Amino acid sequence: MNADTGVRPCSIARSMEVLGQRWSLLVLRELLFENHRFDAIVKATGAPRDILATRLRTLEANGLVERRRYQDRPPRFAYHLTARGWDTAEVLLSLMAFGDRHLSDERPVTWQHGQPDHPHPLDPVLTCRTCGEPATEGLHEPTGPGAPR
Amino acid sequence: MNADTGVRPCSIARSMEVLGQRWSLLVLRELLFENHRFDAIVKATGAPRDILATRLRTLEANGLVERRRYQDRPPRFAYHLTARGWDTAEVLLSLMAFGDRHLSDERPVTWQHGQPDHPHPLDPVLTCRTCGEPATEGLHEPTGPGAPR
DNA sequence: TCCCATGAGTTGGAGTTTCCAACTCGAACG
DNA sequence: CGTTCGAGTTGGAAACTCCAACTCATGGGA
Repeated sequence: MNADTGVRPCSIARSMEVLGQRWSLLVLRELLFENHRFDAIVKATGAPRDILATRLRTLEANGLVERRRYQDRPPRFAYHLTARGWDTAEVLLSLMAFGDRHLSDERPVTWQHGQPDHPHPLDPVLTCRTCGEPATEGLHEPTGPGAPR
Repeated sequence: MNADTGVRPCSIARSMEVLGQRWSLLVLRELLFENHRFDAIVKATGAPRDILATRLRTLEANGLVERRRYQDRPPRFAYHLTARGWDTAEVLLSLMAFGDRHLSDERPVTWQHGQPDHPHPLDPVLTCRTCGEPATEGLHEPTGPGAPR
């Protein structure tokens, strides 16, 4: 706990400060889909143009997104994921898997996975790198400064 | 794409409607930490009491959370995760892993994983259930109604 | 008996964000 | 000359969030 406020110090809360504003994760989804242009992102997400502009600035300031000039006159820009931005893919795929399991009858998007010549549909599960078992099975009370009690 | 609006039909977007409001994921984190009481959740998250009340109603309406009367006079209630609510653990752990990797020097919470008598620290990675490889390596253009282009 | 504490909220009003439609700016196209 | 493209800005209204204070029922202590 945070000594004076009682608020738990937490990586989830820190992530949410960057990713938790409205439209941020859908913007990252579009960039993952190789949709790099402002207008295309507006169309595919439905985000208001002004909000999208400020979200892209925030994502850039946090090093998740890079703004690249792809043409000089008139100046035109496109947005690309940085390595850190790519690293949000796990979060996005987990959200997708949750939505697929509980919020949708059909599966609107199926990612392909594996060698380019032998792809199969991606079926994402969070596992433990140490033992290889699913993370949510055999999960116990955490320890550390942000832990309960 | 959604025929008339151009907005992509998407499980990520659907998940965000339920999980994406401010404080929702931190509330689920507390319930995962076995923090079931209203006042305790207020303290640990820092959420305003009125917002917490409406978030709990929304989570309950979406079947992620169950409101249980644990005392009759005066009536007192506690909140518990449903099976569907537990299923957000992958999203929370992915967010935690992202925050640990990029937003924090130390690791404020370490979950324990495995058999209760032989636990080890959980190190979460999203993998493909089909081939066992990390989901973000060898990820290709998706297919389906919500896919790009 | 009176006063305070506990726990799960609700209320009113101020402050902050988000939304929306319309506008800009420079260059190319017809 | 008028239109289109693409990446934004702008102003004002609507919605959401925050905060402090209040409620309501009961139990405990002086």
